[in-house]
Amino acid sequence: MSAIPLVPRKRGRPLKGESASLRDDLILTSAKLFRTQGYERTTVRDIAAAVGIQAGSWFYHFKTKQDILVAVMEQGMANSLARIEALDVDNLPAREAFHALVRTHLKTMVSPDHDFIPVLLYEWGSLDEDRKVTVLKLKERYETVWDGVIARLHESGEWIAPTQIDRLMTFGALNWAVQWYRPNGPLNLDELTDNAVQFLLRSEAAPASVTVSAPVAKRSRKTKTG
Amino acid sequence: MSAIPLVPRKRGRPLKGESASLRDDLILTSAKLFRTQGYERTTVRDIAAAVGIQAGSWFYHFKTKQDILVAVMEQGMANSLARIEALDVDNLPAREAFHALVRTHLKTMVSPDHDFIPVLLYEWGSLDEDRKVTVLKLKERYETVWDGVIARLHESGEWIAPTQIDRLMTFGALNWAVQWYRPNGPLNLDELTDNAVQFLLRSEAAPASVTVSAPVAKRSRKTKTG
DNA sequence: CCTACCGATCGGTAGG
DNA sequence: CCTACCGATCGGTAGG
Repeated sequence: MSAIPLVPRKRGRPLKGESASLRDDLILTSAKLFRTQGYERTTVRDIAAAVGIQAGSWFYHFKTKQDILVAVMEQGMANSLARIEALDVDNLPAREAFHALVRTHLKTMVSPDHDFIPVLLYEWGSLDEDRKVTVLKLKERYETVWDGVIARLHESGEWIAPTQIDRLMTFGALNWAVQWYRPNGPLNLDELTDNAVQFLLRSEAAPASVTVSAPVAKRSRKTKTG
Repeated sequence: MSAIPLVPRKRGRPLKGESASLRDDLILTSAKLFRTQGYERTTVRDIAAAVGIQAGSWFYHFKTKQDILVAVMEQGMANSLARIEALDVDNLPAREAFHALVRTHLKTMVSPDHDFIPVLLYEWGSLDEDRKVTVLKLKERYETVWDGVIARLHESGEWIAPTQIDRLMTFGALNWAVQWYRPNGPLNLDELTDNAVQFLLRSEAAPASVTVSAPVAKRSRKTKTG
């Protein structure tokens, strides 16, 4: 109401440990809101409120709503890329390399607090055309890593005749997990990974600790056409 | 301006052959707009204009914007279900049955003028919770058909140890095609189907007419992390 | 199915 | 980072 602007912002959601910059906080919060509500349904006021500032103040940090959407996507993609490049996949046997890629990919997608990539995947259409370029470059580097490992799997005979379409299908299978996987459900990340790898590679070796198996239940929990 | 309501509506986009009811036209047009622009970015005015009526008149046919969204999803799911049940999958050998399912699934998703399922898949979050129920019931019937065929593939030894997760991954791989497949691109529907089936079943038999192969190109055309 | 219109919301700005 | 506020848009309604 009255003007007492010197009070430091009190956010509803304090960051654990080092409190990041407000800017980082805004990006993180936006990612979460964009994921759960969608970009269009999330208002600048929502973000501001969630972070504990006034709506008008928001525009001090970002010029437009699109700016924070790119920020989310870029940061998400940059982090994923960094994580996957850190695997140093070239020094692993093809199959282990693939397993590591799948695990990392699923992890960045599916963990709570990792809202960036889901936003990237499902709000891509909300991003203005000219802003897509930067993100696309990062994506290409990301895909290159996968292509390399798949090529090696092909050489070792573990992936018969991979086509361009195979990688697309692979990503599809994995990305879909966003729709149905629940972090606190019956499957943990490692089990999910084992299942995915087995599905994608159709190896003889059955995944280690899968209790969920059974020859296809009549129905699983409610999910989207999946 | 003045009240001359007897003039039949002149739409910008005439339907070919039998002109369907305005209501059907509205649903069809909404589906297309929802797919290309997203639900939230599509205004009631957009739909009205595309169909050649006034914004206010729109509400004569549908009470709320949500009403037309469910209509799109229900009709899409009902049609898909009908198509897939028409395959009479029980009277086909497991593998052929699976092939038919995949083809039909891809077709309803990927053909131009089949915007319903993409809307269902990618605007699910925009649908009010209480409206989801009807659509979910249709989905379950749809999934049951798949489960049956997968179970038979398991029996015939063509699908090793299918888990609940396998069907989810399968749908993921197929549904992702919405993101990258272009009807007028290098792959036609049959080639796409062959590729998908081979990917999903990892058979010895290579798909018939795949020119796109080659041991994983360094990059395909620009797509989303896929 | 049209006209006229409203109430609310929303992205964004000015000025401090 | 706040206050105050605007211009536009949007879903929806009234009344015919």
